[in-house]
Amino acid sequence: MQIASRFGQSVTLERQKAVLFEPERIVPVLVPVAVEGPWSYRVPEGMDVRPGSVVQVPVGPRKVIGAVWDGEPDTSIDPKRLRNIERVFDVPPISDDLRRFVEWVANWTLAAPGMVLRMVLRVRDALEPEAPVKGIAPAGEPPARMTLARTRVLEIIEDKPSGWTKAALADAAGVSTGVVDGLIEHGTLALVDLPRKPRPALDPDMPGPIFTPAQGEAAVELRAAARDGYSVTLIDGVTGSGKTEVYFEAVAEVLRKGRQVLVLLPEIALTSQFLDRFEARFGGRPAEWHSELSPKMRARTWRDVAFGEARVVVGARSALFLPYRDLGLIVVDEEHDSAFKQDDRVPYSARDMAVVRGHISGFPVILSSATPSVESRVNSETGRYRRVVLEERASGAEMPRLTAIDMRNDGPERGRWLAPKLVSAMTDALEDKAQSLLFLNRRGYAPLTLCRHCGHRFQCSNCSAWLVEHRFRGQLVCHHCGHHERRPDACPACGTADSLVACGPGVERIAEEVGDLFPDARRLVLSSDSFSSPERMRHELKLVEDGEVDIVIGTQLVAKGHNFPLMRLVGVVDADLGLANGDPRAAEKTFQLLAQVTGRAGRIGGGGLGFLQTYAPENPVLRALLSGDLDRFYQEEIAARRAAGLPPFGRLAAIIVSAPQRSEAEGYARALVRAAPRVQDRSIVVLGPADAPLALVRGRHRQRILVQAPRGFDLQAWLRAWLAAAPAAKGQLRVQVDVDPQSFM
DNA sequence: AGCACGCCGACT
DNA sequence: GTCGGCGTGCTC
Repeated sequence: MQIASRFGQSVTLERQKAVLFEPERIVPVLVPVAVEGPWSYRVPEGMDVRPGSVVQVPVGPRKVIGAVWDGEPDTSIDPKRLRNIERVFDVPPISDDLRRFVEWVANWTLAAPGMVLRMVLRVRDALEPEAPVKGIAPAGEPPARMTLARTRVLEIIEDKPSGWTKAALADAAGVSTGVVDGLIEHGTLALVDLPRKPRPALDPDMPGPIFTPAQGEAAVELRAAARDGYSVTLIDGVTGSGKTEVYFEAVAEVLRKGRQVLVLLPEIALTSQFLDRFEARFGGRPAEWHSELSPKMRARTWRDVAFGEARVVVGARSALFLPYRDLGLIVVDEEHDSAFKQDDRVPYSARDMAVVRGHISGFPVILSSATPSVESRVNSETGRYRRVVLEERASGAEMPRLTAIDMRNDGPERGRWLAPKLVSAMTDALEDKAQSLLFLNRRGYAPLTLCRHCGHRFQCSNCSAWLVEHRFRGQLVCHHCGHHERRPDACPACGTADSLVACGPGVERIAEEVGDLFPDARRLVLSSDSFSSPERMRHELKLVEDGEVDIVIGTQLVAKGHNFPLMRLVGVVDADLGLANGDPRAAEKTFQLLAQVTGRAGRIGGGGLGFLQTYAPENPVLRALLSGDLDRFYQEEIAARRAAGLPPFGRLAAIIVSAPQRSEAEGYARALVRAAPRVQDRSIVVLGPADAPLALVRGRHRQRILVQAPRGFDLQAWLRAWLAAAPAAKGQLRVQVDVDPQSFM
């Protein structure tokens, strides 16, 4: 006789009897608590667990979800303190591979393993079977007293006897649900459990698109990789080269083997455009995983992934921690995107951890980007990754022609931000009924407001950053902490009325200028401020896609995830923005952003134009972009990184010191920098405190210190020891390790 | 006095 | 990560 469950955790009665006479069993359980390793729990009589079993255990007064872990339980603990496992959930145990992955990520990120496991088990609802939807089915004779309404209901259900919900049936018959209830009461109809609607079948053999010869070759390589075990392939192809359709061929190949596929996208790129393309290739939609999912959908998807019913998951970075039954491929699209990095709690890079997961489980990983990260480019050049290059747009259109506008000579008049050359090109585009995009990575109207009379500058009372004026809202907003106040009419310092001036442009101000220059053009601001909801955002993106807008003024939102087929002209209002901060990746990030945003021009039909307004046209990033030789940027950046020992030639960690006061955080950071061993032979170099990001998070100031170490040095071990030896720092230190884990495998 | 807040240690 | 205990400081 079997008791419980389909997952081999069943016990026969005979075995259960035997268990009664066995000595008590103590097992390690990883709990979602920030401690070094698993804790020990007793297994009650008759309960069968094994490594990976998902269990409920008590921690203090709480009940938490954890997983039985590997190895011997900690025996140093007083047996009297041991408590029982309360419950085993009827879901597949966490696989050996996923447990190893959790350990690996914990070790790499210096996070507690339980905190990493928490990312796997976060979906409490998924651990209980989903309650079936109640439906209506015929069950007996019609009642003696028939009415017109009852007849209609019975006619309809006779026509199609299954699959009705109460509301749908009543609606179809044009009656109220009370009529159906009445028929249930008479036994004519009955409530039954409806079978769950299955996931759409995905067909890997549907005819794909017609490939260019270059795409065809790339597809052959990817299919070959997909048939094999672990490898990493970088698809490096210009915007519009059809990378997605090419990696779909690898997805198809893995589907044919009956294994699961994960496609990771930056959150913002999870648009219906992508899902439509997927459906066109595979005849059905994939399972989705992102922050917008309802708890119910989240639970359903988690279970479908665990039971192997979801064949393809398209998701944001957290989809990496789902408990796949048989994962056979991960694709990381837009692999350079910083949205794959999680900064809080467990600080991980989903792109790098995808490679780790592939390595542990022995399946291929595909990275895709028009502007790959420097790390991935280096790894492909050293042969650690394979590289597939797509140099031409699939449509045959030429890449946009880029021109620098030197603002020192050709800039606009005072108080204006758009140079005459750019305005004239926009005029041409308007006349040709083509769309223009003005890109400025700065929300709001003006980044700084000051008093013309006394020089007072508006600062955030929490974090001392400048307050950004948002003129549409009539407010001054802190972009660090979200603090906002009404924009006053008089200066709060000297009391002078009408003395406040806005300094510098934001997208709202550019939109104002566009309104002055082109009063008849239909213009639209696209920034995270302009959408109250995701639906609103989709709606506005659609307007642009359909040509209902002539001029788009946008922040980095327009660089990512969404294609605008009618866009001909792109004007970068400030191409120098972002190049001059303390971030070691500033050049790379600016290069990627500008390449992506200018790549929006002329995707279909060609004839694209791009203008870069700059005060520093000799900057290497701009020179590479203007020459159209993107490789040039990589070669220069790689040489510079190699010389400086920065990733991927060395490793980087950020130590974040946080304190309630800014001065405190700074003082503490200085003390840490002094205390750190400054070893002249470069075994450790402390670069910081980095002057750049001084952010405020929930009332606490943060100061970032960058720590750099050459390849081969065990940065994790050093940091661990350092943190342990800094007791005064408790709660004030957080460490982010930001490096290329491939160097460890 | 009552309570809000922050710090700290325990949690198997 | 979460909770409870405890001290501080403030109060329609």
